[in-house]
Amino acid sequence: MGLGDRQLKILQAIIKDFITTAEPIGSRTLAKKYDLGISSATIRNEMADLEELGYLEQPHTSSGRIPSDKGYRLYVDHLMKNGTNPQKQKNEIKKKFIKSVGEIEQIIENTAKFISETTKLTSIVLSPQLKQGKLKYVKLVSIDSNVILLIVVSETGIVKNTIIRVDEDYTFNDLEIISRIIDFKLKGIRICDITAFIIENMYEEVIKYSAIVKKIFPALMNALEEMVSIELYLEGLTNIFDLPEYHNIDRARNFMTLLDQKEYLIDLLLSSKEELDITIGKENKHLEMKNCSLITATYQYNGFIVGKIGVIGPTRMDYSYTTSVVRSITRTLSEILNEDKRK
Amino acid sequence: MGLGDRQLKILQAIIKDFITTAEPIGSRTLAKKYDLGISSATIRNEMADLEELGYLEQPHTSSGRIPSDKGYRLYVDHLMKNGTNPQKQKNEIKKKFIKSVGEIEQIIENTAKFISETTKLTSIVLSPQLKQGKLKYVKLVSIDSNVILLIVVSETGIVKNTIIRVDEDYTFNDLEIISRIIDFKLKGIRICDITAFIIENMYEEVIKYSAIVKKIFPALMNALEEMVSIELYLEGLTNIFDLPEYHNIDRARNFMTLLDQKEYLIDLLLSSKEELDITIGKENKHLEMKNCSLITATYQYNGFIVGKIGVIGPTRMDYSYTTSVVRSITRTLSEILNEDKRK
DNA sequence: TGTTAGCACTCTCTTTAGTCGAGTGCTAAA
DNA sequence: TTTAGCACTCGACTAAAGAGAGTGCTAACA
Repeated sequence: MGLGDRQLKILQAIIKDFITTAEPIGSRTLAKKYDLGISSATIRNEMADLEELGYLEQPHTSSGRIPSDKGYRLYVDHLMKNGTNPQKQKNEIKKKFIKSVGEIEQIIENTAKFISETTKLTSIVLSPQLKQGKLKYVKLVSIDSNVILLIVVSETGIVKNTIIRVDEDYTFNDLEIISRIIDFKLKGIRICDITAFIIENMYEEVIKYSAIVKKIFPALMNALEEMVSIELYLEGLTNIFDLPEYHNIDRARNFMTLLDQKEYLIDLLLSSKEELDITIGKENKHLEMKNCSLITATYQYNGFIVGKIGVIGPTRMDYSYTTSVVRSITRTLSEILNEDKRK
Repeated sequence: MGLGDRQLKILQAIIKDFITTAEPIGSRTLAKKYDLGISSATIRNEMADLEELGYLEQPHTSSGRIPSDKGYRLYVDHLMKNGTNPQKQKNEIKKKFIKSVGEIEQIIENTAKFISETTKLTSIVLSPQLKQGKLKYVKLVSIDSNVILLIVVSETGIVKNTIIRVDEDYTFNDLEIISRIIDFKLKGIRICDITAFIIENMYEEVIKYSAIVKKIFPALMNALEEMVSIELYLEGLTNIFDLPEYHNIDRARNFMTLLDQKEYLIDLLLSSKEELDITIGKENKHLEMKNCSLITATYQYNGFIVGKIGVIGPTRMDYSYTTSVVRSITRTLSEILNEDKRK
């Protein structure tokens, strides 16, 4: 490497300028705008060097320079000062959350909204992955003679219930016994470890009480499956219209169409295991993401790693500010979720 | 009125053409394309008359004509043949639905997806309004010494539950008694009729058993409130990018921003009580909707009127096809929801 | 009298050419 | 090593010209 001090300063100035203007910048304007103490000609020479080294790009001969992905990478890894995130904002974040009483879903949705509002970008939040969580409680409740309610509760406090309609006769006592057996057998097992095998095993044991288990077991499987399924909250999609890079219809369309694919987004967020990860432009695998950057972070729920937060924006995004927001939000979110637990 | 037969034919041809091409059409092309048996000059004269009567518009002198809102209205009310909706499609619809086992939310979401896919427009589906529904069942279940689960079930089979964390001591017996009293008092009452008054009344009666009711009652209120809240499913937003009228960024942005406002959409759909309602262009109250048309329909759940379906597209949409799709979907949806009940 | 052919005219859209301006690379002087 | 100067480049903008689709009006025709 060995970029000179002056080159770094120039690179930084270019990035800073491009982040706000989205326009290529030339040596003369750079010299005028930023007090670098050197003439435009010198800057010109340095710029040529920086381009040769791959930190800058030139959209066409005789236009200004813009930062390359490599340039952003250098900036993010070494040049960027960690954005100051005043206490003020943190309090505001909390307040915002506190509004949503109880429900985790609400908290997560609000988190996504808050991120997209403060960063003016598109945010994605993945609900906690409960695969690792243990089952806490299973219960069957008779609603009336042909409706049974199945309740499944995870250790982390997620509740799933299913209405089961049955034609078969059953007694309250049968139901209670079945309920207890299932609860006893599954309690404390990690949800991802509850295989069809375990359930089938139980089936044998329980079928003698009543034929309704034929309806109950599929419902149970279903409830467990839903329990570990990941919910995705996407907010601030329309924010991209404010960015000059999306004034082109096709770009906007591609972006939106891409973000419409839930599975893709889940995959995208889960592929990084880091606590905070920045993927810049072409570092992204997917073609449509080549001119986007993605910041992902991991939040904790109940001690073990679980949820994901992501922000998608143009490579030209304000990395310093955005990462500081993301970092602060994950911290606050983890705090709130664990507080909630302790209560 | 008194539009001649020939004028109606011309109007119909223009509308038909404009629906597919989105381009103003002139007398010559109209004469060539559609075998009307009259010359372009005659068409020209008739077009001038139709314009004077307000059924056509001319974007600029010396361009072709396009239908006006009034023209569409005439078309929708009198000219449009009810689109044939082959049995084939109906079966396909059903199949699509049947995939989603059980959960009403799933069925509704799939409905929205299906509509937007078949019409290539943006669809909105409102979940059933449960205000009119009666409460069927309330139960408190002890999960562990400081966690209680509150379950509320409506007659229509919607379940809401809330985890309540308590520090106060309580016995299983207390909990059971409280649970029974609440259930007894509220069972059979329409959810919208359960006022704070009723609940407070009950509070007095129940507080003697344990202090935990202080936590239970707010949770109950909350659960009831959530129960009657309307969910909204929006699908096919990105479809508008395929429409030439939204190749203009600002239009696309306005459209998306408008549809981002849940409250507005709910209001929009609920403001029509008809079984099937078509609102064309300027008939819409909201400025941003002046160049859109909206088709809304009502579906039934459990006998009484409850849910809403909507399709939003440009005034140039294929009314015949779209209404037939919407009509058929509402019918199928009502059927499925009631079948589900009977099971 | 309604219908049609013909024609001059209108207006948008596209293409072409010309100009402007921001920027570059290179050379030579400080 | 830095800087001033200069010729050159290339996209963006503007103006003019031409094409194409359409109109309204007039006059002829069945």
